[in-house]
Amino acid sequence: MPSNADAAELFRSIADLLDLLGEKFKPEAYRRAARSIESLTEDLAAVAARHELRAIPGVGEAIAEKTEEYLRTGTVQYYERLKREIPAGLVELMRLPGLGPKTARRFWVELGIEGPKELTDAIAAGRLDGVKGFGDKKIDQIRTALAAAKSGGAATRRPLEEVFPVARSLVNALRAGAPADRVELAGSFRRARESVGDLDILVTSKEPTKVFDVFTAQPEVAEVKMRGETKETVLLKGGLQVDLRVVEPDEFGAALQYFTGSKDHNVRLRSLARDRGLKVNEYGVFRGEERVAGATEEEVYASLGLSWIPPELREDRGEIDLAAKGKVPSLVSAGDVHGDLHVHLPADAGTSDAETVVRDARRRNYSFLGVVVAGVDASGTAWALSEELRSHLSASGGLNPRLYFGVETAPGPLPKGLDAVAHDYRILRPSAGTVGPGESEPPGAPSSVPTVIAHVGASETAALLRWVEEARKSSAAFDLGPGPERLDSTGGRLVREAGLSVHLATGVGRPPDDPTGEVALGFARRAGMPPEKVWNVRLPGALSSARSAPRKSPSAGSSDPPRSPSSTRRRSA
DNA sequence: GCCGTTTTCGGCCCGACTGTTTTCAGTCG
Repeated sequence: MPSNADAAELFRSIADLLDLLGEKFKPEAYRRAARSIESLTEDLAAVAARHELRAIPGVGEAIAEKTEEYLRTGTVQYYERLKREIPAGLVELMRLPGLGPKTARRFWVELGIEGPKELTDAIAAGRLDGVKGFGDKKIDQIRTALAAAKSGGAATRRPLEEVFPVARSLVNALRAGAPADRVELAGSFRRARESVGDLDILVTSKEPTKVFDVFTAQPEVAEVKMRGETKETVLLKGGLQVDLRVVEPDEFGAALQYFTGSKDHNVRLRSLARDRGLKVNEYGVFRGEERVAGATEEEVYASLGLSWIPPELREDRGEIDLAAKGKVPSLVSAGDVHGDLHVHLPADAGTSDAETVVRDARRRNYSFLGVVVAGVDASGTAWALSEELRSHLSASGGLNPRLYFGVETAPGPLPKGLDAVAHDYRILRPSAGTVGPGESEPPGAPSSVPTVIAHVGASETAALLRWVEEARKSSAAFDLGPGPERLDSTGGRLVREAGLSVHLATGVGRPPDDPTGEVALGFARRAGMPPEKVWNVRLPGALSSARSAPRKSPSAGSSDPPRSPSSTRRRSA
């Protein structure tokens, strides 16, 4: 059964071929459908089975039919026909930087060139010399692009956490060293997309040239690709592209909105503006010649009758309708995070020692910390770690943050002897990473112990769905944050739609430039998570209100975390 | 090809930049 990603790729391929045919609007229609399908929180086949394909934004009659054909037969005749009609090499030519569908098509129609190899030969043979539209510079540019493509330097999207450090460093450098009033990141970085293709930095300044000079002098910058009056594009040493734009202060909000995107969100916004006799561009919102908004994003949205929309939600998934009704959900924010329930210490699998973790937790003003021990034979380790951390706390001015203990365990009942230690909460860990049909059953999660389901990625929707079903029974939360072993925002969205909670990775105890916490928070916001569904904000009920009620072993009393005198007892059923 | 609490037809973002141009086409974001 083809995955959603397979279907999205198919429609993107169709779009590329239609581009080469010179189609004007169809390619974008197919790409929009592809984006939409990719961001679904369930399998396309399930949607198709309910006959609801056309409810997917951007999917109409024609694309719904092709989707059904694809699900049924594994291919689409329309696509097969296009492939027969258009040489595959043309798509490669079209993707070369500086070339597009028009030029690729001209090579094919006018010169019989069907791919990179033939184009390279044609240039070497001087066949492009004197052809209208191809001067020396253009030919040089194409030659360079062909060579670069051959050596495999294709630009790829990178994980958000990977670009975070360099993004922050560039912004800090501009804020410190350039004659700029405001410096902000826009684009998919600001929307906290899981991957970013490039960075967009927006600056207000009266001296663009000086800003560009400071920027270009940064050690990370390898090459200036382009510099105009208001815009500079550079490549960093790792190959990441960064666009820097300078705008006027009273245009800043409009520009920030515009360059934050997403494309689909902006398209929807502009059509809304058109309906109201307004025009939106990166300089402001206009009624005729008159500018009615532009200095701030709030004013841009307000001029269109909308409340401000958090960047992480700007994907045209219904957020504009919500903003029109003033019902944009309030999202968890940095100030809401008061703790972390998934901390490993070095004696276990952690990298930061107890002292560092405690210091960082206090710096962050955390009120609770959960230390986790992995493995089934870790009873002794758990005791040792709990004592270590507790002694650090008491030696450094009291028992704040409050401590909790957890055991990271494979699916199934807790091993004997550990129930005493793990009476507060536990982290479940599927041994094979995911549980799929035919594999071991999802865990019989305990009913009264707060459980975080960790080390489950979102790549297998079907497996995640089984975990969600299991989590429902016990109101467990899912670990969310960067990396393949946590849920990303799409998984988070699925969890939110199921009415369940998440636990955010915070990176507490990690070095100051570690992006884990910010990225996890971004993903959670992107998933539409309100603070009340995030366990880092407030402990789940069983921990916060029934901590003094031992469930299994009264002998564990001596290892209980410090109790608040005011905590109330709650007996679990 | 998709879409519509003003439309089932006629729209679909639009400006910066480059290169090849003498006023513009193509690409990019």
